[in-house]
Amino acid sequence: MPVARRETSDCRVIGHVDMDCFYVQVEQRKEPKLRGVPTAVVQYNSYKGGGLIAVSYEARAHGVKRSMRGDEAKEACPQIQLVQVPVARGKADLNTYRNAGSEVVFILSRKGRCERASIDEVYLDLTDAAEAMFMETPPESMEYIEEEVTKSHVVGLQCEDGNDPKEEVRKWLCRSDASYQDKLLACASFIIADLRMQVLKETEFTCSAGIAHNKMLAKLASAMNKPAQQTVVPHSSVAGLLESLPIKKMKQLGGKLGSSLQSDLGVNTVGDLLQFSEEKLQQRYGINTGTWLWNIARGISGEEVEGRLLPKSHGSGKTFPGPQALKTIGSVQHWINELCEELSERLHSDLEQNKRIAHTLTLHARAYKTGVSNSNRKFPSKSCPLRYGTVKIQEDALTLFQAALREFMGSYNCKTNWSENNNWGITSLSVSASKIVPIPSGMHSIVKYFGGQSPSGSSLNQPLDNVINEAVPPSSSGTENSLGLIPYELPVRYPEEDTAMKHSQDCLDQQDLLCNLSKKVDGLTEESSLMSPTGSGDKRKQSEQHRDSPAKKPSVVFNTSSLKAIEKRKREGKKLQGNCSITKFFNNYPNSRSSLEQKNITNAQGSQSASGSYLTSDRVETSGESYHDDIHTNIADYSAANVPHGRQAWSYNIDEIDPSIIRELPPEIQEEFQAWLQPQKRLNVVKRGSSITNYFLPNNSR
DNA sequence: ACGGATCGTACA
DNA sequence: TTGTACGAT
Repeated sequence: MPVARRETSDCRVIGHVDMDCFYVQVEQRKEPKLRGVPTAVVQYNSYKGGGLIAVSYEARAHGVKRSMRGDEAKEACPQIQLVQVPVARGKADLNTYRNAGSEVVFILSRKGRCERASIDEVYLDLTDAAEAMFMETPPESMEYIEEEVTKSHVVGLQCEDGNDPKEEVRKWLCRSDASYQDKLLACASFIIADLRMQVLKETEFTCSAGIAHNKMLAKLASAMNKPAQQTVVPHSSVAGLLESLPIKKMKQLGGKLGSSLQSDLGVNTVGDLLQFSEEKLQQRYGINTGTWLWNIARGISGEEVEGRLLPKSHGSGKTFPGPQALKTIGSVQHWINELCEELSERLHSDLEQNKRIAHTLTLHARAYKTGVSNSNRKFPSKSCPLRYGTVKIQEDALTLFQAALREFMGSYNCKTNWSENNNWGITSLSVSASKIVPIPSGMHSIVKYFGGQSPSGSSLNQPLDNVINEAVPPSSSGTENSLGLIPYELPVRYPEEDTAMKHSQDCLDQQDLLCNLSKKVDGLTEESSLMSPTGSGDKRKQSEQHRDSPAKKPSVVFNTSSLKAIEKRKREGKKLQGNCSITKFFNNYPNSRSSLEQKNITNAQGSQSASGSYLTSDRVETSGESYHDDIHTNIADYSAANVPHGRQAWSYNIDEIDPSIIRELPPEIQEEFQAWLQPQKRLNVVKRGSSITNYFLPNNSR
């Protein structure tokens, strides 16, 4: 439960942006024939036509709802188009939607602090931007107003019969006698409308938005007029809005707490909450939740927009309902391997693109037990330090599973053949990686070096598997890393280290080891630099790079495929500049394929083949008020600094490198090093080719 | 046979 | 810190 901070003033301007039926839009962009027709996205076709996870507004008009089965949807709307979620490794693969979400966040982060709330939702703190606009061009002084803004909705604004609602909205936005706070909200409405246009032009996605003086109200507002519209909540309208709002509509109150308020306190609307004293609510729901409830009843919410563009954890999971339940260790191991492979791939992408390392691996499962008395006991979740490398993650996850299963079965009769006996069944499995922290900037070169290769599974990534590798899962054999290397003194200093890496010793050890090996490996490349056209001429020191960018200037690195898609659409968008209405936008897109649409298909395929992530070097810097954290800022600045291609130059003497390090590696790893170096170069060359070359790159999916 | 796959937070 | 419960989409 979020804790409202009383000391925070409500003189802020917050926006909430919500993509409209996002997965559907992603599929419609890929297949423009689906535009304008009832469409839904389903996963798992086999059972009753699969489960719907996104429904277009045309389909909603026919009564189709999320959580329906594909068959039901067909029943309600026979002409509905059902698109399947991509499948990889026998499970749903949401990567295309994640990447599409990144495109949007990238654009929205231009105008202020930006928090990625979910794959398709973003909060923006527009206070500064709105104040700046007010100083420069206050709304009452504006002579021309873009049409899109006039289609905003203003909560509580009365529109008498016969009046043009657009004109009423324009008058409200430009009212000279409005309060300062409402004028800021008006400014933010202009800014958000502009951002939404940018999103549309550069991604072809529509979204809805809410503008208010805190997150809670902005979120509420963004859902009030969908799709492709925006809603602003003036200060004077807050009480009236909340008074009749059903309590369950409020974020965080859609579940048991909301039900309890209804049944135990007779609270049906947010307004009903006003009768209760803060003490009463605290006594009933605890100190924090009580205060939080008291505040939201008054439209008060002190939650800050966090300034975080990346997810805090990655997970991969699958359910095995009913008959599909897993009953042998072998089948469990198979699925754990699949899930871990996906997770590992995403961890490598995160490392390469965002310079972050995850530190905890967790395994969750659901299970049933037959026959025995306490048959519906919870299957415990287990976690351990995360070691990078697909195989390591797979092994550790299996170990975690076995520990949990032992606990689940009880320690008594598990002595015999507990593993292969049929009195248990696993109905869901998931693995996740959390505690993801940025790595010190001094480490970036090794990431760049290792990061450019294809992800999990292949032997190509084995070197990295063993580089970041110190922590040991429960009941594992030893504490030495698999290379048998002893970390020694770091060649460079990391000022951020104290703050960023003080969680646990194993973090530091990982950094040491990573640096240690990277140094050696770099020596190897240096010797074989004939093959490396990417040898960096950029010998600037870190301090010089920092001088280039202000300390508080945040920058973010995005995945290459997303960026390419954005840049491409941006160019195309220039041709459409004259059209400033979101609802009119798609009138430029006939149902048959235009040349633009054809390009989009190309883009989509390019993205897919690039998702394997051997395209590493194209990075883009974006700025705005973002990270509140110095470490983030430093890291981001560094990673976005001018490093055109290939690895970063090293700041220490090559002669100091001990060449014997390679011989210390296990023989098979040595071989993999060599095997790995070759395709690395080849891919880098291909990467710089045209998009046509890209088009023919081998697909990375299995 | 549960809307599934993922995320996030508060709390013990 | 780990593990659980809950909530959202």
